[in-house]
Amino acid sequence: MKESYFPQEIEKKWQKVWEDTKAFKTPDESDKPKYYALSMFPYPSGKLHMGHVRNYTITDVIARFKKANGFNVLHPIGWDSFGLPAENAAMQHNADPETWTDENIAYMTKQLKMLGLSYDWDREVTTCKPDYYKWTQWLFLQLYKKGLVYKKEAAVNWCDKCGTVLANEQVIDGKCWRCDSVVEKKYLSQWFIKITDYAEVLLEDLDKLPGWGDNVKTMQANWIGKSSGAIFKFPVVDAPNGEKIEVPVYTTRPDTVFGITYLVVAPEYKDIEKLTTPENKQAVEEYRANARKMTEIERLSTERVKTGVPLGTHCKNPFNGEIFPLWTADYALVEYGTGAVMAVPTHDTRDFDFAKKYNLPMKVVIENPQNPSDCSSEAYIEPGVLVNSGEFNGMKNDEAKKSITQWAVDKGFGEFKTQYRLRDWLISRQRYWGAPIPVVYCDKCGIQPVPEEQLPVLLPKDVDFKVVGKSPITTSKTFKDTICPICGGHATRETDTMDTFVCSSWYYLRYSDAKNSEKCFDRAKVNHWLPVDQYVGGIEHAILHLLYSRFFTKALRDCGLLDFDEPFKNLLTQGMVLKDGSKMSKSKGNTVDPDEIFENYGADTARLFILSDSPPARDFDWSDAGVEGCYKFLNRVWRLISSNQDNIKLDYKLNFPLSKENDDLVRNVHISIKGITNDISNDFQFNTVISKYRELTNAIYEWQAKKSNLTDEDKNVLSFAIVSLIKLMSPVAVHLTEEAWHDLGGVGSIHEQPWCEWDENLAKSSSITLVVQVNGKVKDKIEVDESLDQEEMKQVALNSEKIKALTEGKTVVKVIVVPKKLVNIVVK
RNA sequence: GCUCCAGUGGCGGAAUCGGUAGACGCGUUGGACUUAAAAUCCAAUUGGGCGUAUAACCCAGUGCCAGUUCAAGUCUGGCCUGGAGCACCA
Repeated sequence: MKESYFPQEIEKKWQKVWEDTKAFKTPDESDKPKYYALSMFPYPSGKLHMGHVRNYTITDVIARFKKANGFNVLHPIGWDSFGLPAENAAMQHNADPETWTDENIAYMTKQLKMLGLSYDWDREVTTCKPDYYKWTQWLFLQLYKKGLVYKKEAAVNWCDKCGTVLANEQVIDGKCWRCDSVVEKKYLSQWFIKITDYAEVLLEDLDKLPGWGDNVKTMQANWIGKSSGAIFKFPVVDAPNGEKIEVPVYTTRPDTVFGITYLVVAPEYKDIEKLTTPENKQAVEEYRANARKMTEIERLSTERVKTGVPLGTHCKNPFNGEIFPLWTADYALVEYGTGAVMAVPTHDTRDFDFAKKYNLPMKVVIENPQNPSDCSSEAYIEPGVLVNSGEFNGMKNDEAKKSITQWAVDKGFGEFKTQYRLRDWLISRQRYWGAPIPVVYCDKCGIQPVPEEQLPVLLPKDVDFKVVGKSPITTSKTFKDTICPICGGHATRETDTMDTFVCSSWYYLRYSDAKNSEKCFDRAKVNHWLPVDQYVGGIEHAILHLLYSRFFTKALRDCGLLDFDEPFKNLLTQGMVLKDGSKMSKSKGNTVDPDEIFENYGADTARLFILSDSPPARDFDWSDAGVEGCYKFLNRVWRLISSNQDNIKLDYKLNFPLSKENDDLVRNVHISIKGITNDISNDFQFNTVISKYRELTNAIYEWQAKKSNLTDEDKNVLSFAIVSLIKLMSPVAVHLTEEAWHDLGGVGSIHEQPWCEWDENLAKSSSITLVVQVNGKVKDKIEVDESLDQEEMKQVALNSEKIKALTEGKTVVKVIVVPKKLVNIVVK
């Protein structure tokens, strides 16, 4: 072993050995229990960034720890490689998106290998390759057969810069999730996946996921947005032409129906024209035209004053016979509930604002105990007792919700209704670089799915990427025309491709059987490996990817393809990597290039540092000094091993009893093993794991400083300590420990060694510090033998000189003894 | 506005159950080694009483205010600040 630590040299050497020997290949068959550790797979953007380094290092350490603890570990990697950046690069450099993607994958693969990650490269998947997207298309067809895919004309989110529609989940604050452009509304016929069929079970099953953080679960629950209420139908009394129309309304406040003073329909409400009188027609038309023009941003602004216009018609309240006017206003949303709202200004803040502005009447129906008579200053939305509500007077409002709805059900104009905020998933994209939607349009037979045996529908090569205003795929001369699978006549192919989130919604399944060319995956294999035991990735996917994947798993279970219904048993959402307190970004110029770190310090330093400073779930502030510190520490460990090489034997034997100093070091090692094992097992607290590496290293150095000549016992103890340290550090400093293991004469790889075990009796110090408190404040600390019983501890404490001085002349009221820890003396 | 998370030295953070607050590191300061530097090693480092070395002691202290308890960073209630998510969702 060399005297100095040359990480670049040893890292290259071992990376080659691991690659040549396929050291991390995972067999499907094994006597060991399975463990599936997974990182969210990267988009091949060109280069790894520090967020990747953090993500993959965390998962890699988990995978290695589980492997050392006797599991058959699946730890795969792949590429989420469809998407717009490849197409943009193609446009700018006139390159083929595939070539651009392949080059990026090659470069990033090299970087991943330089990080020393323990992937089974034989299971690599790449979503843009036909051997993968064939199965994305096949799964689309299975969902189609199951009735979970449909096409409809709808108002959709349109990003002009990306030239494509977006799913609801991909609109953040009214802007595109990718490019931040303002999203517009367009009316288009598009493909949707019926995720709303699964709204209830996606919500309910969050309870089946104790291994997920509450933050992610509440975000998903909010997104699904379940509410319970009722639908009531209100008959229109004066519709033009004497038509008999009813307006159904969804409400979560059936208890306030006696307080309705007007009714609002959305500007886009389908029957709005039938509800408008000729006198009001012009004003209503103008209002609707205005609403259409407004951008998402304007519409969402909370500062906006509510506006609306009356339709001129009226409804009858079937609960009390009152007549009230109909209005249209854009605070009613056409896509939620029935698109119509019953307005109770006294008990809803929005209705209150609107009624104030337009001088509409108000009627109190729930009494505010603080202020029974007043309703003029603000809406009362707290619980209370019903008034002015006929036979329901005196009822508590939460009971009244049920009774009033039931009354309406009995009379035939109401029903109990559960409503969700979640919308169906729009998967059409007017882009080239995605999986083609496997559907054709026959002149005679209409929409026809492509037969499974014709898959994959390949992306055409003869396209013009510089085309503006339409998808490049439409410029192909060979793609569009085809024949109908039913009648054999002329048909045209769907030119939309699928949202890349479809590809990433099932990749974790494919790893179980990545090279299968006959099937999407083998049933036995997928059910063996899944669900993923530990999933690690960024919080930014809390809704998008994680919700879609949960849906896919449930839908495929219902298609009979899977035996489980949740894909990810445990989820770790890692924090962001920051520099100087803000997110690393090219525009801020505060990025750190992983290549430079590998070159200057080596991958082991990068791995150690990225885990050392913060717990995985928290944001991590990158500091150059911190990297330096980790590098110094690895040098310190290296020196400890290399300077002792002649004293260390792998077949050391400890003969008890040991001398006091040796006993202390042995205990220290056991304490470290226990602590490190527990810290990894409990929520992967790698920052404290690394503290403990340092503590143990310091303890060995301190022990050594007291020794001039080593006896046989000393050498055995030192060997035990150093070999344990190497094993404990092996999941993190993967190259250094491999080199050390090899140079000490170890057989095989350190990464094949079982994890260290500890002895509970030795994993504690030989004496304990008895803390003595007076009235709860620490006044003395006494080293005592741990065998003392409670009475003896009490006596030791009371006999302490310090305590005697403090308690003199006072009455001891009470003495509390915490075994092996503490005595608290309460005095007056 | 609603929901969730967080708040501990100069900084990152530590503290299974309520039981020694500040582990470990970064930074800073001083020292050793060296012609010098780097590297390495040693020491100090929450604030105040405290002013000169040393030793000791005392007081305060985990965002703020209350409470429970022999004992609160940890539990309860109310607030403040920051971050994230949702948002005219009836």
